[in-house]
Amino acid sequence: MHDIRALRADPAAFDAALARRGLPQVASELLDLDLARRNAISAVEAARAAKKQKGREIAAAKAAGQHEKAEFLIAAVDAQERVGVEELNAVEEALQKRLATLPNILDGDVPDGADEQANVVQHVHGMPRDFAFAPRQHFEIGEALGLMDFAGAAKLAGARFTILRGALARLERALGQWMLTLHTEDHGYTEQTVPYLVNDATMYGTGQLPKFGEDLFRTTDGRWLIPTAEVPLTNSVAREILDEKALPIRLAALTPCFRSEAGSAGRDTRGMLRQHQFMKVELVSVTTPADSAAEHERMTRCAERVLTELGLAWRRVLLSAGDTGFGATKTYDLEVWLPGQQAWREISSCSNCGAFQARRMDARFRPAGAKGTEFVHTLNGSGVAVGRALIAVLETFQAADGSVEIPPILRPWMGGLARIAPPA
RNA sequence: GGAGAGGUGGCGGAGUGGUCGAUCGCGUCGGUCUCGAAAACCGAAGUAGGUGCAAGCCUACCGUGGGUUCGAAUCCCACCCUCUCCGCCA
Repeated sequence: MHDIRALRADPAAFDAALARRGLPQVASELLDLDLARRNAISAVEAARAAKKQKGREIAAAKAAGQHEKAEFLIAAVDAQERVGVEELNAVEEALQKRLATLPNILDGDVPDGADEQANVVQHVHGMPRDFAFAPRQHFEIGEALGLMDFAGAAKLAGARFTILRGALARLERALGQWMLTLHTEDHGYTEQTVPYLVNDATMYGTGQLPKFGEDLFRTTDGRWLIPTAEVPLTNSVAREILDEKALPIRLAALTPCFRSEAGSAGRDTRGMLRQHQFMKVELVSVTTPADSAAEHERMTRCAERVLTELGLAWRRVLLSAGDTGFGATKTYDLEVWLPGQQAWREISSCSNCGAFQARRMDARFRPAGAKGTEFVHTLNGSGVAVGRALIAVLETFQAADGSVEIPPILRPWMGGLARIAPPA
């Protein structure tokens, strides 16, 4: 959501900012709506003030026992307020609808470009391993181990689901537990368990609605399955006014994520790279505007540490204008090297949303020593996607014999297991 | 699922048709007093929107949305949420 006053102050800058995302100019249209809205407000408020005054006179007349005068005054009341309210509601709704579908203004650091081609690789950590054999993809490894079952999942639920068994199921659990513990014990995040089903207002707050409902699963009673824990974590401050000294708020959760993948038919159909359901550790920060840029760097480093400690090869990518998501001012993707696929694949995405979500949620704070309130800044990042981390571990630490070495950091979480061996 | 009670400012809690943005208490902030503190006393203080150079003025907000009325925190309807009891259940 945008600040209409900022747009009013500099409409050309607003249009220029949207142009970076390849969107047409809208400022003059919005300003027309805004003017109509403000005129309607003035008219309605004037009518209300007149009505209130008349009400006071009627009350005074009745109190004085002047019933005839009161009747006379009642007869003279007109209904112009009602007409004005209808006009106001119409124009207000039109403006809100228009504003709600416009993406966030990009940070100045974000490189121009229409798509991922223009993304900028900022940092590479670790070398893609050399293999003395042709590394296999994760689903080949998992199926050969007899611990990853796509046909079985399809029987239960259809495409884009996976059953993990035995050591692989344990590995998924170990990854999630270890990551969450790392962020809570070492990085200052507070663990949360949150609803996986949320209402319309919550989805609107973080920007999934009204525009991206088709990416979500809807329940029969009108709720939505969360596509990421960003949604419930971030909305925990909705409609709150926080003390500045309560900031930053750092929250973490390990949850399943549900995505309809409506637009990705035919993409990544093999394996568990793109599923309707996957586990993810999510990090969310709520900060002052002054602190959000530094918090974004910090959060990204927290996610990077996960990959480093697992011994994976990864790189940090600054997304270009065209690739940056709807609610973000700036996004870093972390990509991990998948030897089986011979490709870098996204495993984390860390975004600073500025005040965009805060305005939608009405999440504010009281600046210390100052009058009034300000919108907070919100950030979210995966720390990291558990399913994809599992894939990366399998492909990176596979051996020629089909076994997979467990990264040392995970072994305590695996009951000491050092290697997952294929069936004899 | 059934029956009942209730949702008012940071908290507690009045207020059942008229000048109520709302009595009062607690808490908070400022001051007086004090060597300092406590107590006591005095005072201040919601959020958002519109308008104005400004001082200010105006409007809205008593769970949410409708309705009745000249006028709604108060009456009516729907919904949401909380609590109690019963039933069911992990």
